[in-house]
Amino acid sequence: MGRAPCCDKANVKKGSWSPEEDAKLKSYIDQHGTGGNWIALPHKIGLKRCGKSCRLRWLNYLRPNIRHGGFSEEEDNIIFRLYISIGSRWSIIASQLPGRTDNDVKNYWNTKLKKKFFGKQRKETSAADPKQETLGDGHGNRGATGWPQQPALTYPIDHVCHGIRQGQASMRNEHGVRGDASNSLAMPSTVAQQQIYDDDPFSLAWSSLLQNSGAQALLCPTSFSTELDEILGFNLMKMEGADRRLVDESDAATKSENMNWKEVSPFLYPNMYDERL
DNA sequence: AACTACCGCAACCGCGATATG
DNA sequence: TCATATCGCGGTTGCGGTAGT
Repeated sequence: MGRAPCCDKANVKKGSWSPEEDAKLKSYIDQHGTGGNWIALPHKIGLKRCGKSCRLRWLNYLRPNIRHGGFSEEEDNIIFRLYISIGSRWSIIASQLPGRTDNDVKNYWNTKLKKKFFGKQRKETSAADPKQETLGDGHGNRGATGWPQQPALTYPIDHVCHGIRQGQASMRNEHGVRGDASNSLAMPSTVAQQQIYDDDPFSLAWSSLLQNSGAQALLCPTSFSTELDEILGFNLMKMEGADRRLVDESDAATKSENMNWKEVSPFLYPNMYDERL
């Protein structure tokens, strides 16, 4: 037997939200909160919307202090590093960016950051090497085979993996309980981050890479567009599979959608944790 | 000017995790 | 302990706007 639908789909409005619907929802939540039950909420306020839809609208658009667009270089950097470290855990990544939603970060990554870091290279690639064209899926993505070696990434991967191990060890030691974004620690200052870059060859390399419009040349010697996962042959999930101990002993890393800064920072600034070996 | 392709974003969908009775 | 309800997440889709032809 299949799962029961969360709402009566035949009697629910779909598609874009009208200003009136937004006003109703916002006004009600401002006055009463969500009441801890999104499913019941639309009925209470007379909205012909699914509870899930209301929740999404609130979280991604109506909630106070939401910022749309205008991602800074620093935010790009954080997103990039976290993506490499933990993969597409958008809620975790977004939790480190005040005012950003997971949906925003996800869209931003898919539409802009990927291109920024790896370029829109399909045409260039096929021009450079027509054979490469046959390896993709038609959307600029690579198949599993035929990916050239990425010597420039060897150190960063090792470094990040090490950072994750350290981070998870730290989680295991300090965060036996589920994380909570509301307890997130303050982000390091820009000055502190710069200090990290200054001291760490890995950070320096990435810092310059991120600022370098020719980054794709470094990452992709043959200028071929791809998903990060495919480039690295790596993401946290896969890594966890390779070393189950890490997962078993630090469930927080796999379950928590609200990792705090202390938990995430090892992924962003691994060298800070090297000292604690 | 008309058509097409592409892009960015908002919203939807399905499923696993968690809470509750 | 189990069944059910709800939450929250990541992936995907669809629409409107814009650029290119």
